[in-house]
Amino acid sequence: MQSLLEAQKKLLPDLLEVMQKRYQILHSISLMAPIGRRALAASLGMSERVLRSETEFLKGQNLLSTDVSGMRLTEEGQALLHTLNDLMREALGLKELETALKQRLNVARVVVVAGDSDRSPWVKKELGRACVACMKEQLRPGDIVAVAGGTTMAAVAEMMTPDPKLADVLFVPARGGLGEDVENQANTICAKMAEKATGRYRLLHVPDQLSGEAYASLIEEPAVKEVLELIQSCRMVVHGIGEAVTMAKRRKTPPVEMEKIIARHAVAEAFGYYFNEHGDVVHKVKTVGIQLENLPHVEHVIAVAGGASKAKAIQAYIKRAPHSLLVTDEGAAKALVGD
Amino acid sequence: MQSLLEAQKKLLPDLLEVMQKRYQILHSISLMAPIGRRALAASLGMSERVLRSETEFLKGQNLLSTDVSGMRLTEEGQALLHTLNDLMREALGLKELETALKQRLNVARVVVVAGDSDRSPWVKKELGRACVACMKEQLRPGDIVAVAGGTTMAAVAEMMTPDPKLADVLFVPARGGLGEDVENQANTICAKMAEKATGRYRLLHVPDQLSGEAYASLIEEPAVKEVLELIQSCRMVVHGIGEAVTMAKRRKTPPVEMEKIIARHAVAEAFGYYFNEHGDVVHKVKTVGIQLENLPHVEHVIAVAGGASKAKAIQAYIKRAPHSLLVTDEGAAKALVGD
DNA sequence: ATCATAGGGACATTATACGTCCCGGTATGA
DNA sequence: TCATACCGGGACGTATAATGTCCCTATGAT
Repeated sequence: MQSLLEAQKKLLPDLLEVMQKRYQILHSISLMAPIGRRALAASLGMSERVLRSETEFLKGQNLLSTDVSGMRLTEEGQALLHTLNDLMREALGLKELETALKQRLNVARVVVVAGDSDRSPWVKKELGRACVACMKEQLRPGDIVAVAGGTTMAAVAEMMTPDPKLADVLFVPARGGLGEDVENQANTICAKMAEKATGRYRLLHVPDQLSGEAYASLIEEPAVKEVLELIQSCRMVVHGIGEAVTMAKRRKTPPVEMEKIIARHAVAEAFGYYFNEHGDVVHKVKTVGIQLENLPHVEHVIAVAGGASKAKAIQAYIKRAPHSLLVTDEGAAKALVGD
Repeated sequence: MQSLLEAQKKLLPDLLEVMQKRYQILHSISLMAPIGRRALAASLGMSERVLRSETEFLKGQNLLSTDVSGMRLTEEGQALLHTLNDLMREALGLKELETALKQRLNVARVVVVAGDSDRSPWVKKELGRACVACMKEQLRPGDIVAVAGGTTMAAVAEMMTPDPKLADVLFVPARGGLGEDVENQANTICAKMAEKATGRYRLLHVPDQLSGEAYASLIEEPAVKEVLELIQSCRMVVHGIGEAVTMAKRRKTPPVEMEKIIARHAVAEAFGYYFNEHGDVVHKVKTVGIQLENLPHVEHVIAVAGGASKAKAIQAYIKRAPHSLLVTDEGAAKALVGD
């Protein structure tokens, strides 16, 4: 199979391009269905007319159907997408990117999905889908999964689906509040992910701001303490990676801390920790749950982040977590191997 | 891999066509290099302009190079062609056809080449090439090969090339004259094949029409007798298969015999024998050389025939020669497994 | 010297792809 | 209930690419 694609690349690169284009269209439709021509064309960055030609063709091939609400894949289309998944990843050079990144970042494993989250919003969904696939690959029934917050993690939760391998898996938030809006909080995402997986979940009900005494007494509360112990015994942590300043702003970080973050040249953020470009911790939000020191003792750590704009953040953070599995996208990956 | 190709064909229905076209071009160039556009276009049966577009493309891919003497493959092109050889056979389903035909016809071995001799003239060359490859596979230095006549056998002779395995091989005509034009006579083809292989040959100089006494005295001629003994001791017979009526007409068969052939529903012809659809001999041209009864005692028998129009003839004849190796083409093979 | 054959340039003629504009139908929400 | 936004699809003139046709010069064999 490998030689088939290699041979085809040499013999008919022009046709392979067309193939990739059509695959991408099917792929996008499967993620955004039902969707109309114009919206899809804008999303894929191609002219409406060429998209129309292609969708008419694909319709003729019985790969997608149209109705008044828009286009969606037929069963045949879904099946095709599935069989071509691996081939297209190779055709797009994603596998090459994965091995290149793995060496470059010195990280345990890398998964790269097509596209750039910065430019195409649906790529985040694809990141989510890939992350979910990785989770299912590594989880066993009865495991505990600690889930962090952020927009990317929200996409992961959104793409979660039930699976026999996830039977009896317990989802918990990785850490307490970090100042996020409710839709990006670990609690919310944890609950959503569990619901989508038809799994169980436990939440951490703690306020964002914690004085020293309140902290001490809160973690002794039975309801909190039990969850914290569950978190400590988790077999997997899944979290996003953000740009330090962007994250700090989104979380309405107090000016004094903000200055600290900027002064110490923080570039990356993950579950409340801020890192400079060397991967040193320059600031941390004090809260309960998983701490950076705990990570090496967790069996599976999955970091999810995409978009060329996050390349520097990924590079910085991953130095601290070499045994992670990194799920990223083409945009970030190319930026990372490029310089 | 078959499922991958099926999937690709869904997205790109004419993928295989283009692939085959370019493969054919590379293939032909490798055989005829150095060769010019016009000659190649004529040989492939495509217009000069489209061939030009394709070769310009292939040149851009660094698969072939041009100079004043014509086009030839680059090393990269050679390598690609080599990997494509097997790939194309599988992609076109030829391997499947071979196993299907082998079962269906109950014959020792089947080789199927791409295309249909009836529709594309170059396919006969391919048949020839495949046949030559089979011959080289089975012959040992010093062997004697008996060669029959016909247009297909002429193509085999045309495609013969020297080879260490053919060292000291002696080529002889399988039978005496059958009424063919000179270019299709066993003698001519035998000589040509030997020349192409830089091997030795002996011919049978006997007239087509033979009365009883002449026959008896001729086979006692030392020059003739010696060749006849060589023929009897051959280790390989290579022959074509024809449609009975077509062959009879081409050989200007006397009306009385013609009627006999038609009346007895002959459908197949091979080295002067005519068979009905059950494989029974309904007529034979009386001449010297290999007889049908000798065939089972010959170690290697190769029958070469292609084109959908010859399907019935192949099916009928092969019943009489189950231990043959059949070299045929896609057109005939599909017709044979189809009904 | 001649002739056949080589690759490549030039250009008119298609066939195809594409941009653009429009229409009627159907959800959705004010 | 009506305005609105989005849906697929028809229509048509215009780019763009593929192809047929003809010609040129260089080179090697005879």
